[in-house]
Amino acid sequence: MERYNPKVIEPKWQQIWEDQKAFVAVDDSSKQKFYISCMFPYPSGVGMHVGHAFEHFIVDAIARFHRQHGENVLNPMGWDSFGLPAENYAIKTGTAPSLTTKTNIANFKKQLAILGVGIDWTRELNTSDPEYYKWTQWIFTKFFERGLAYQKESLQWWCPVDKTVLANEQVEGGHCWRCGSVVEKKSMKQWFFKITDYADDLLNDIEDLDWPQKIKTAQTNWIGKSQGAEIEFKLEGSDESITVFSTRPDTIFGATFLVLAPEHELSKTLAVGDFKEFTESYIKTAVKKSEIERTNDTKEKTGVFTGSYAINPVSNEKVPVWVADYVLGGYGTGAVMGVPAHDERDFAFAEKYNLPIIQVVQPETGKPQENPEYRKSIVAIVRDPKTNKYLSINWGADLGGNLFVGGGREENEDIVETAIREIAEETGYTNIQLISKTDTIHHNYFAHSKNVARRIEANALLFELIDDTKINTALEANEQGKFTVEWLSEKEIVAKVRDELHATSFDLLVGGKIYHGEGILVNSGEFDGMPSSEAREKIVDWLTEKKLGHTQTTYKMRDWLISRQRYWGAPIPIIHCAEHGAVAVPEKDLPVVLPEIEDYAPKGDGKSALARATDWVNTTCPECGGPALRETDTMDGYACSSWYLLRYADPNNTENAWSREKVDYWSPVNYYVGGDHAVAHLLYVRFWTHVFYDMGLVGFKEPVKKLIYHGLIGAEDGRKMSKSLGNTVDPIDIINQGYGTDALRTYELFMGPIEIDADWSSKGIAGSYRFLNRVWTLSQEYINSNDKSVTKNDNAIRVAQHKTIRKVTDNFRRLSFNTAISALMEYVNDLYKFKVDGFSDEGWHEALVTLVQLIAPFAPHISDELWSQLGGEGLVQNAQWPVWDEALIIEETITIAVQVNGKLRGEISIGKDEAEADVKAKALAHENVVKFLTGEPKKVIYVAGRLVSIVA
RNA sequence: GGGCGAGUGGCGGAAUCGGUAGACGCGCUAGACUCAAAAUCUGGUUCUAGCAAUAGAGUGGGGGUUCAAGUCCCCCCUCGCCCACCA
Repeated sequence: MERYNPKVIEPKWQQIWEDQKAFVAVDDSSKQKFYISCMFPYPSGVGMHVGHAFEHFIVDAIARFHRQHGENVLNPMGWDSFGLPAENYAIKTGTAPSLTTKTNIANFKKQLAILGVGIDWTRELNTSDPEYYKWTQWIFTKFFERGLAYQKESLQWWCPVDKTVLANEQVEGGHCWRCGSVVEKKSMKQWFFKITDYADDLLNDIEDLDWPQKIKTAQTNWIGKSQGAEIEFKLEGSDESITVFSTRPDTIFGATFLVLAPEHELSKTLAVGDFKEFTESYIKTAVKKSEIERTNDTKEKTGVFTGSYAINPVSNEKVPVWVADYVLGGYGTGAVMGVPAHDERDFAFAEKYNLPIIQVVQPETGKPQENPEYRKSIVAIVRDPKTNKYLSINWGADLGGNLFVGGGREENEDIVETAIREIAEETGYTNIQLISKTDTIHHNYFAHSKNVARRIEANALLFELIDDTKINTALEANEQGKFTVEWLSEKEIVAKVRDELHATSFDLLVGGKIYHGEGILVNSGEFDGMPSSEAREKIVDWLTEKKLGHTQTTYKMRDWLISRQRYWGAPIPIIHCAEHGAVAVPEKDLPVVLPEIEDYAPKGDGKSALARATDWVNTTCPECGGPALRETDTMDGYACSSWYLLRYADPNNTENAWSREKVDYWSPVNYYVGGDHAVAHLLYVRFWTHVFYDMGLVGFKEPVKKLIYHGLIGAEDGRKMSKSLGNTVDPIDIINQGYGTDALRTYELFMGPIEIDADWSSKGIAGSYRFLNRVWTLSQEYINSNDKSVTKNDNAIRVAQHKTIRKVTDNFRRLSFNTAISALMEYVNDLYKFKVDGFSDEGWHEALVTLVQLIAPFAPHISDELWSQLGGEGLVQNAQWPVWDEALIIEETITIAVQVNGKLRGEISIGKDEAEADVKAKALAHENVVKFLTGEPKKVIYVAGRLVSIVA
C-alpha cells in the first residue's frame, strides 16, 4: 500500500491543473459569475511568509468551493510593484527597479504555484508595466479634464529620509509609514485628487456595504462630516474679517477671543506693534514643530496675542485675536471662536492667558416633560478634606440609589442657607464651609411617588467639612429610615451616583468639567431662555440675514495628495508650457514611459531623480508645439491600485482601459479579501469607481460587494511576524519538511475564525497532516480491500455522511472554515470506527467520494488524487458539490437530557416520533431523577429532541 | 479622551435560536504494535472529593430575568485594536 506522500502528489496535480488550464476564467456572460480577489501584493524581495499565504488560502478555498458549485469563477493575480523598497534597493545597489521587480514577481509566482493556489494567470497584471500605467495615466488626464486633478501650493507632510511628500493617510502618529522617521511640514506645489467632491457620496453609500463594521466606522470617521456654521468676525479698524467655523453657533455670545492657526494667512499680517516680533517667531516654531510635538503637548496650550481685535458680530464686544497651534490650519477655516465656558480646549487656553469666561448655556438634564410643575432646589456636595471622601445619601436601589444631599428651596430662600439647612437636617453635620457653587442647572424628571412631572432649577454647591460636629438630624416623616449616610471616594461617587442632575453637579464642581452639552441660553441678548438646540438655528438665521454667516458642512477628509518626488512610480502625464500652463499629455502619446536612469537617489531638492533626466524632461507643448517641460513627480502607488480590480475583467485590452461590457459582467467583486488597509486603499478604490460611474465607464458605484477582513498570523513568539525580527516562517520550508501544502492550508484555515489574529504553531500543523494521512490511509485500505461485502454499518455511515455534508456546507457559507474542518475530522473519526467491521462497496464508496469532495477546497491535491483513485471523472472541482438529504439525517433513536431544577440528572433514550407524554413519563421514571424528586413535580417541560426539564 | 472588539481547560478554539459547556485539534497521559525508537492505532484528559457509581463547583467579577443563561438585561474589572486638540 502506498503511503501518503505530498511530495509526489502535489507537484503531479499542480502540473495537471496547469496543463488543463483549470483556473482560466472565460468571459461567458451566460454563466453565473463569481469574482474573488485578494488585495494584490507588493512583490517584495523576501517573498511570502505563512501569514501572507493565509490570505491566498482563504481566497483559493472560497474560489474552489464556488467552482464546485458550477459557477464561472474569476480569481486573478497582479502586482502592486511601484513603490519605495524597490527604489531604495536601486539607490543602494544601482540595480534598476524594473529588474528587481521582475525577479521578485517570478519568485512570488513560483511560491503561489507550490502553495497550490488556483489563479488565472492569463489575467496577470503589473502596475509598473507601461501597458498598465498607460491607463493609470489616461485616468489621470480624464480626472484633470473634469477638474478632479489639480495643482496647489500647500504645506505638506515631508519625510526627510525618503525625501518625498506623503498623503495624510501615510502619516502614522507623526511618523512616515514606510521608514518610521519623524515627518516635517514643507510648502510645495503638489498634485491633488479632489476626493472631497465625493465626500457625501462616499459617506452615504457606506451604510449599504457588506463590509465589517469596524472598517465602515473607520471610513465614516475618516470622512468626518460635521455640520455647523461659518461666522464672520470683522477686524477692528479694518475692512478685513476672520471667518471661523463652529458646530456650536449657539454659544457665540460666549466667544471672548478668536484663535488663528499658525498656518492661517492672516496670522502673519495681523500682528501689530510690539506683538509683531513675538507672533512671527511663534508661527515659525509652531509650523516647524513636528506633528508629534504638537499633539504631545495636549496638556499645555501655547499661543500669542497678535495685538489685533475683532468684533463679536452678535454682542459687538471687542475680542482679542490670538494665534495658537491647538487650532489646525487644514480643518474648517483654520480659525475658531474661543468659547471658554463651553469648550475644554478654549477653557484651558483662557485660564492660562487670563481671558474672560462668560457662561452662555445653563445645563439642562433629563428629558423635558409635558406640563411640569416648577420647583427650585439645591444639590449639596460635602467633601471631608481629611479623607477626601464625599457625603452621600443612599436611598436604596428602588429610590434612586446614591445621591447627594438635596432639597427644595422656597422662592426667596437663600441658596447657601438652604444647602446648610438641608445638610444639617439630613446628615447632622453643621461645621462646614462653602467652597464653590454652580449657576442654575435645569432638570426634568418624573416624580413617581407624587405622580407628577417636574422641572426644577437647581444650584449645586460644594462644601468642605471643618470638623465632624454633629447635631441630631431632623428628618421629615417620609424620610425616616429610608436612607443611610455614606462617605464615598471620588471613584465610588462616579460609579454609584446615577442621577443625571447629581452626577452633572459633581462633574462641574469636583470633576472640573466644562459643560458642553445642551441647555438654556443666558447672557445671550434676545436669545436668553431659548433651548440651545433651537438657538443654534435661530442665531445662524440671524447671522445669515445680516450676511455675517451661514450654515456650513465641514469634513475632516482633505483632498488626496498624489504627487511623489520619487522615481519608481507612474509619471504624472502633464507637460508644463510657459504659455499654456499645465497641459495633459494627449491619449495618443500615452504612456509617458519612465526613462531608464543611472542614479536613482533624490537629492533633497524636493524633486525626484527624474528631474535630472534632461532628455526626457525637455519636450514640446501638445498645444503649441513650443518648448516645454515634463512634470517630474510620479503618482502615489494608491492611484495604481485604485482601478486594478476593473482591469482584471479585461486585462489585455490595448484600445481602452477596459470594455464596459466585460467589467459589468464580472464586477463588482463578490468577495474582496484582505487584512490591511482600513481607510486609504479601500476609500480610494471606492472614490475612483464613483467617478467612473459618473463618467459612464461602469454601471455601478461600489466596486466591492463584500469585504472579508481576515486576522493576521503572528509569529510563534507572539510578536508580529517580520523579517527584521527574524521570526518569519516560510511556507515553502514547511512544505519541504514533508507536510505538504495541503496540510499547511488545512492547518491555517483550522487555527481559528479567519477574522481573528492567531499565532503560528509549529506543532499544530502536525495535527492537520495526521488528519490528511488518516484520510489517505482509509481510502487506500478501502481500495485495496479484497472483501467488500459487509453492509452492517451502511445506514449509520449514510447518516454521518449526510450530516457532514450539511455541516460543512453551512459552515462554509458563513466562512467558518475551522468548524467545517472539525466536522470533517469527526466524520473521519466515525469512519475509522465503522472500519473495524470491514468495508462494503455501496456505503463506503459513496462515503469516501463525498469526503474527498468536501475536503477539496482545503486540500485540493490529495482530493484530486483520491478522486481519480476512486474512479472519479476529471477534476474534483468540476464535479457537483454533494447535496445532503434531510430525510437521511434523522436517527431512529436519540438520547436526550433530563434536568431537575436546572441540573443535569440523567439521559434517556427515545424514539424519533415518541409522544411528549411518553417522553415525560420516561424522564420521571429515570432512576437518578427519582432520587432528586420529593413528591409531585411542579412542572415538566419538554423541549422536542433536546431535553426534559423538571421543576421539583 | 473618543470609537470598536474580546475575556470559556495547560494551549488554539467550539457551542448559528436561551436548551446536556468544553466539539475538533495541540499538548499531556496510559496501553497496543516494536529488541528499541519513530510512525501508526486504541483509551483517558475542566477543577475538587471518591476505587467507583456519583456529588459539588465552573465560561473575567457582582447582581437580575427564566423551568433553563457562555448566550438576554444592569453594574464593575481586565486586555487588545483603531482614531485622537477636527472647534
